[in-house]
Amino acid sequence: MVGVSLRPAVTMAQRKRQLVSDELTEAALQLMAREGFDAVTVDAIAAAAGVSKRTFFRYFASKEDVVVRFLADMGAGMHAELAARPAAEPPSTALRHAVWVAMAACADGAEHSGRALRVVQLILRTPALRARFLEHQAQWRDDLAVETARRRGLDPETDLYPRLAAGAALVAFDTVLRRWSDSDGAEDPAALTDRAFALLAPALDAG
Amino acid sequence: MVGVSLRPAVTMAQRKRQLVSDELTEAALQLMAREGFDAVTVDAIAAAAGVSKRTFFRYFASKEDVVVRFLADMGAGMHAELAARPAAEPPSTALRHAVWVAMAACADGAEHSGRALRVVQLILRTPALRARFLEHQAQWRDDLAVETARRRGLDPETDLYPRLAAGAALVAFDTVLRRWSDSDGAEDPAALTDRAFALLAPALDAG
DNA sequence: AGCTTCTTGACACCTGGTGCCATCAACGAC
DNA sequence: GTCGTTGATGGCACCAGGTGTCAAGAAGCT
Repeated sequence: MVGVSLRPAVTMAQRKRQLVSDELTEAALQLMAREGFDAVTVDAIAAAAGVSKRTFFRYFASKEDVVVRFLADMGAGMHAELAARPAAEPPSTALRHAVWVAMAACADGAEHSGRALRVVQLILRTPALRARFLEHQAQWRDDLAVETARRRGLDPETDLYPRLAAGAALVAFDTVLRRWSDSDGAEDPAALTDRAFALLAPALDAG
Repeated sequence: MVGVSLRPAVTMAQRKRQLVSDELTEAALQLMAREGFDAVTVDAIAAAAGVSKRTFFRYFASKEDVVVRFLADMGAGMHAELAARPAAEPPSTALRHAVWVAMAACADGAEHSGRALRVVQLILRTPALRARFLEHQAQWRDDLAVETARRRGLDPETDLYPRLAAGAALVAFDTVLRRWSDSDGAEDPAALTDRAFALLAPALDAG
């Protein structure tokens, strides 16, 4: 065994923090998968993780948050991918790649654990969680809209195109995600995404 | 004045029920417009309407409900309009008319009172209300999707088109509504709706 | 008048969520 | 090794949304 560094990059407290966060998440997902989101109280989650209710809320802003955290990065990933696509690329292609970043995050996580699939199904089937998910989507849409406007040199305040294009892309994402969830992961996300964007392309690339 | 019928179509209790509901709604909107959604407690609304908190929850399922009720009919209206459009009409036209039913409900209410506009602005600017609004939209999307599938003779379980088309129509609705709200009702909803559907038509009518 | 039905207010209760404070372990300086 | 600081924790009181229950009262019917 090699020795640990004298001045560890991550301190003891930071590692413990990560540990507690993981245990809380694990406990929450396990309980919710078994009894449903509403039937599981925060007290029960905290107890299962061996901490107090008060501590739970120091890690997660709400009971929904512990589930919806999984989606946090997807928005940033999509936005970054869109910004990185070549400017000459047609909008339908650029947006398809952006959406695929988010879908791939789900599909990859599902490959080796099925965890992502279960989380997505939990979200889509629980009204409170679906509402949070839709709020995230609305935010992503704003972000994709400003980026699309920038790419096309349009003014998002006067042109309808940026918001419509971003919205259409997220409708594709939502539709594909739902199909993937309803089929228990059987359908191929990549193929579904391609089909969805093929249908939307005439509008995205017009003008 | 003509006499009232001996066996009134609406009983005393029913009229009082409507009265209490109206007073609750009025009190809620007035307080929320002044102090914001979160700052107004259900107790305060009930007190302003002269009833108890318990009674409030006998009329509305939640604090959000008292505001979002305004949107309840729009979904049914859109669905009915879509079902009533001639079968030969291109999808973009049929969906545009369906969406216009919902937009018109907002625009008309705004003409003579400005009430609809204020409610829409309150909804779009309050996260909790916007989430509920998005949930309604998700439901409308399901309804429009099955109706679109029926019109085109498609299977909503295998074809992506119905859900994508319905989603695109609602993206148009959402975009127009937001523009209308952000401009304080200055922009013409009808013109915006036409522009939005003109952009989406190439995808909606393809194939 | 007497009976039924609907509505209401009051009360207790559960749960999500926050502010506050005392406590204890980890870390650094001497 | 000791001391002070920092950060995480737990417990507690508290607020607000929401529900079950029950007794009381008004409206309507016979």
